[in-house]
Amino acid sequence: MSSTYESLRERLQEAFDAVAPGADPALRLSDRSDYQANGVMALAKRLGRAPRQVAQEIVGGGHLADVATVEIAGPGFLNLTLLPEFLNHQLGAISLDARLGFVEVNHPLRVILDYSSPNVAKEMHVGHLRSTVIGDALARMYRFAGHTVIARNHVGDWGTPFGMLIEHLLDLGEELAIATFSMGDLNTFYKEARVKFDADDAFKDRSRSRVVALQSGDPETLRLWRVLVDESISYFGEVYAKIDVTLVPGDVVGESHYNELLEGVIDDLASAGLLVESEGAQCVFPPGFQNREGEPLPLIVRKRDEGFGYAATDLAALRERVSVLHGDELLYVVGAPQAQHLEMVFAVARLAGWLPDEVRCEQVIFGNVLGPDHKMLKSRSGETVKLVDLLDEAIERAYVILEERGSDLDGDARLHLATQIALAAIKYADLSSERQHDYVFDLERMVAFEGDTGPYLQYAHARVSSIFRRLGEPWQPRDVHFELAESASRELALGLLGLPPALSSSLSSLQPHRLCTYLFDLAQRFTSFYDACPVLSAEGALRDERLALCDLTARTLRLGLGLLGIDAPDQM
RNA sequence: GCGGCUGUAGCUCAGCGGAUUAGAGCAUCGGUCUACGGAACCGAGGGUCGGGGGUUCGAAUCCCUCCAGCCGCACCA
Repeated sequence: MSSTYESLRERLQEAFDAVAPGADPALRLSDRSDYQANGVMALAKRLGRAPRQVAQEIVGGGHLADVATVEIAGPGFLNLTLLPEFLNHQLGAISLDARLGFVEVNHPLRVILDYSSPNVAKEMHVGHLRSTVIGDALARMYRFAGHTVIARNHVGDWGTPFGMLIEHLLDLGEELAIATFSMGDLNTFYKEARVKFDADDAFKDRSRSRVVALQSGDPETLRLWRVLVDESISYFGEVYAKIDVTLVPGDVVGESHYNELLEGVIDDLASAGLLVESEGAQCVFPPGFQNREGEPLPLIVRKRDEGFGYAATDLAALRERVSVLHGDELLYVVGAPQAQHLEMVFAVARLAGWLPDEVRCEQVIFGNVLGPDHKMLKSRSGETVKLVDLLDEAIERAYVILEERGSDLDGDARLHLATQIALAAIKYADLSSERQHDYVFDLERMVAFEGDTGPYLQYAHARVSSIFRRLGEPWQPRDVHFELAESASRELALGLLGLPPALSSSLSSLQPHRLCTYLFDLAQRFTSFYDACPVLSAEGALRDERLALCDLTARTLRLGLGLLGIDAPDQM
C-alpha cells in the first residue's frame, strides 16, 4: 500500500507535471483544510505567470478528482479536503497493515550507529543520557524502516588513567574492587585512585610504569585491565537493562580494539603525504580549521610523547566501519562540544580516501542537559549526576503518584509500572525537543503526567486499551465502512493516517522529536474524540467504526512509542 | 579573535526546503461531568518571533550587521 501522504503527493505530482515537469507541489498538512500544496506560487514565478491561473490549470487537469476536493485560496494555495471514499479506503488499508502504512525501504542500508560510549571504571552520568536515549531511538526507527543497524558502543577502555586504576585495584584487592564495581560505586573507585595519584608520588610512579606495562602487553597487567573492563561492561549492561535500551554487550567495541590498527593509520597518512610534524606531534592539517591565533589547526594523531591521540583511534574506527563493516552510513551520536573534533576526523578521512563520497558520515549532534539554573546539570553538591540516580528519582516520583492515584496495582507490578512511566518521562523529555538544543531537565514537569509528556501519551494509550478490556470479547480488525460523520472522528482519522510522513521525516532528519510531535498530536486528537464520541454505548456500524478507530489509535501509539524506546502499558 | 549553537507568549518549547489569521504544553481565567479512566475535554486572555538593515508581491523562516548568552579552538579522551 501507499501511504495517504504519498498517494496525495503522487497525484499532485502528476497534476503539476502536466503543467511543468518536475515542479515540487510542496505538500504539507494544513490547518485550513486537510492538506495544502504551496508549490504553485514558486512554479508560477518560474513560468512568469499568474499563480491563480496556474493553480486553475493544475486543478483543472482532474488528477485529484477521486481523492480530494481542491480549493484555490489566497495567492494560489491549493487547499485539499480528502473525499470520504478515499479516507475510508486508506483507513481500511492501514487497519489491515501491521506497519500502519509505513512501507519498508527498497534499498536497505548498513547503518553504523555509534552511541552511548561510557568510560570504563567510571560511572555513567547525565552526560551519557542523551547519546544513549537518542541513539537507541534512532536504532529502533532505522530497523523498523528496514535498514540494518550495527550499533557501536565505543567505550573508553584505554589510556593513561588505567595505570592508576590498575594500581588502585591492586591496593584494594581484586575481590573488594569487584564488589565495589558490582555495587555500581564506580565514582568512588575512580576518585580514590585519582586522589592517591595526585597526593602520593610513589603511587604516581607505580601508575606510570603500569601504563607502560599495559601498553607493552604485559600479561598480568592485561589480565587486571580485563577485570576492570569486564566488570564495567557488565555494570553498563545493568544500566542499559534498567533504562531499557537495545544495546547489548556485543555492541561494545572499545577504543582498545583499535590499538593494533593505529600504526597503520599513521603509516598510511604518512604515505599519503598528509602527516606533518608540528611541535613534536604527528598531525594532519585539514583545510578550513584554525586555532585561536588564526593558524592552521592540527588533528593530532600521535602525541609528542609517542602516544596515540583519540583522533587516531577515531580514524581507525572509521576505516573499519567503511572497509570491514561496509557501512553505507556512519552516524555518531555525540554531543555538540565534540563537533569540531569529529568534523576534523571526517575531513581527514575524506582527504586520505578512507571515506568515499557515497558514504554518508555525520555527527548526530545533541545539546546539553541543563539544570534549573540553566547551567550544565549537576547534583546539589556540584558533582555530576549518576544516571542510575536520575532514573531512581524518577521511578520514585512515579511510584508516589501512582500511590496518590490509588492505583489498584501493588508490589512488583506497581514498581514495574512506575519504572515504565519514569522511563517514558525521561526519554520523551529528551527526545521531544529539538536534538541540537540544550534542554532544561525538570523532573517535576516530565513526570507531571500533564501536557506534552511521555506519561500523557501512555495515559492516552491506557484509556484506549480500557475500552477493549471492557468490550469483553476479542476485537479483530474487520470490514468497517468509515463514515466519519463527527468532526472529532474525522480529525482522529486524519491523524491516524499521518504516521508514515512523520516517521519518514523523523528518520531523514535524524530528529526523533518529529515523531514525538506527531504522537502527541495524535493523542490529543484521540482524547477529543474519546470525549465526544462514546464507543461502547454506540450501536451497529457506528460502534464498529469507533472501535476500529480506537484500535488504530492504540496500535499507532504502541508502535510510535516503541520506536522511541517507550513502553505503552495497558493500564496505569 | 575564529568557528559553531542559541535568543519566538509569564515559564518550557515547536514552527525556520518563505506564503493564506505565528502554534503547543505549563501557569492564569472561564466553561463541560449521571457515557468507555477528570491524569480529560471545550474556550479565553497573553507575542513589535533579541535590535537594525536588505532580498521578495510576501520573511520567525533567506542574506548582512549589531547586542546578549552557551560551547569548542594542539597533544585527557
